[in-house]
Amino acid sequence: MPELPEVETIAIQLHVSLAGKKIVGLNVLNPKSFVGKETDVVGHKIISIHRRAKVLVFELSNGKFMLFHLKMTGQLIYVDNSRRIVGGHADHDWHAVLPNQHTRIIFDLGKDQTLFFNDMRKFGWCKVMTIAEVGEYFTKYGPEPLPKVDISYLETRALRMKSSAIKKFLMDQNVISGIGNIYADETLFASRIHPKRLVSSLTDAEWKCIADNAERILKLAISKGGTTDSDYVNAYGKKGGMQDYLAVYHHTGEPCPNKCGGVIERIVVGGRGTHFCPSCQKEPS
DNA sequence: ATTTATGTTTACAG
DNA sequence: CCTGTAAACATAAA
Repeated sequence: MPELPEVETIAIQLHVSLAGKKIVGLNVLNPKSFVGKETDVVGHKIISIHRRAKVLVFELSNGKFMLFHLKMTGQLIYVDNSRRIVGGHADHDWHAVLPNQHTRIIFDLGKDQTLFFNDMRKFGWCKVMTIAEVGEYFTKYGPEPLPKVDISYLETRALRMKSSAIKKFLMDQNVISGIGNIYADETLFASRIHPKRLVSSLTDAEWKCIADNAERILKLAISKGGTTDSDYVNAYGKKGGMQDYLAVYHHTGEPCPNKCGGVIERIVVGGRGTHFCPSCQKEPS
């Protein structure tokens, strides 16, 4: 589930395995998944990998950058003789034989080392950009939620989007980068704020609460490796740890973890499935 | 056998 | 400027 903590985890883990390695071959199985020229990447080393928003940024030795957006179902899987390091959407491809029917791009790193880009629904992409294009691309994104977003920035921004539901606002990448459906629900539950509350109705204290909880939950998720799994080829069942800490996401029908007596409900906000406790998170009047 | 939901973002209609 | 919907696509669950 690639939101900020998952993409961060993938970036850290792939950096360790891939930094310094040269791309010796490229095989694009789905042309729409790769935007760029083969000569942009083949023959060049991977200098570093980092994250911005929900995007992975590979810096190459020729001064170009390779950006990956995993969207809903993208995965990056590194395989060598002894290890398999994976990140992204959690499905059986994590342990399946590679390449398979969902493999869209294969990067040959030589010496039996391979990086696979798998993406079941083909929404994700890999694009080669110059430094100028990278800068341009990210200008549209809002600030990172780590470290904590400035409260007055949020309030100023909310002034222009008065009638936006707070959940939609939190997931808007132009406002803040990296928060998706899961962490928006979790942040609002921890803040005891109903996801449909209009941003114009939020108090200073509530904005502070949101920024604090977003920071705390995202940090926790990163420390748990998000929902990303990293292990050896044969080791099934070793999941990233954040699932165990989710209070409301995909907990529809279960009792509220605050033991308030409420039951977690699922509604739709901004077109997305939304989970909350109707007792802890009061409906806007 | 159909319909519905899915972690994301963009384009477009109103 | 704003908001809501569909669409890019495949699969599992209902």
